Amino acid sequence: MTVLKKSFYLKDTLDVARELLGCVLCRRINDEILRGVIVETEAYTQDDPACHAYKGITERSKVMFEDGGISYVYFIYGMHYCFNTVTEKKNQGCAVLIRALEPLDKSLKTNGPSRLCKAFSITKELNGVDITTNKSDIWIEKGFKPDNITSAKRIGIKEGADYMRRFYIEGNKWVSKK
DNA sequence: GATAAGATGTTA
DNA sequence: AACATCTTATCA
Repeated sequence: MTVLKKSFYLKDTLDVARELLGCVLCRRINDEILRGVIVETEAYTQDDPACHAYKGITERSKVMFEDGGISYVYFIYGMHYCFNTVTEKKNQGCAVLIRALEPLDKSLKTNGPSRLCKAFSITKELNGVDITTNKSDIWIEKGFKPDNITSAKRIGIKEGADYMRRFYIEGNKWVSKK
């Protein structure tokens, strides 16, 4: 399988969010590799009030201002991690939240942004790592191109709630909500 | 230094 | 519908 190159991420965030559907998230744990097909994403751009980078560079959001092609992992609600891919060029402050996977190899619970992090052991340790090489402990490979992508309102936010920036594969049973 | 709220998931 | 439970951002 082909690892998605840096150039894949240096594009419009909404396009990356759509194109990530059908791609395969890979996570190395010791010598084992877990895989899951991305079936649900959300796009966050710097000009979006719901985006962590909306108010500029902070200790948490700083990795979003790096060049695309790295991970952004944050901790929320005192117990949950969420995994994002940074997009666009340096200083753009954009990212795509991975909300759900369809697990391969194993029967894992990966329908939801925090459940997939738990299932794949994604923690703060993976914040800011290069995801464009399979020498890292996490990366994304090219998958198939879904022909039935739907857009909808994002979940769990207040500001910018009306933006249609959630994308998922219509009918896939691993998508987080109905 | 203190405090309020949060891109959630589980349990009741 | 409540709760678990802690980081980040904001304000003093």
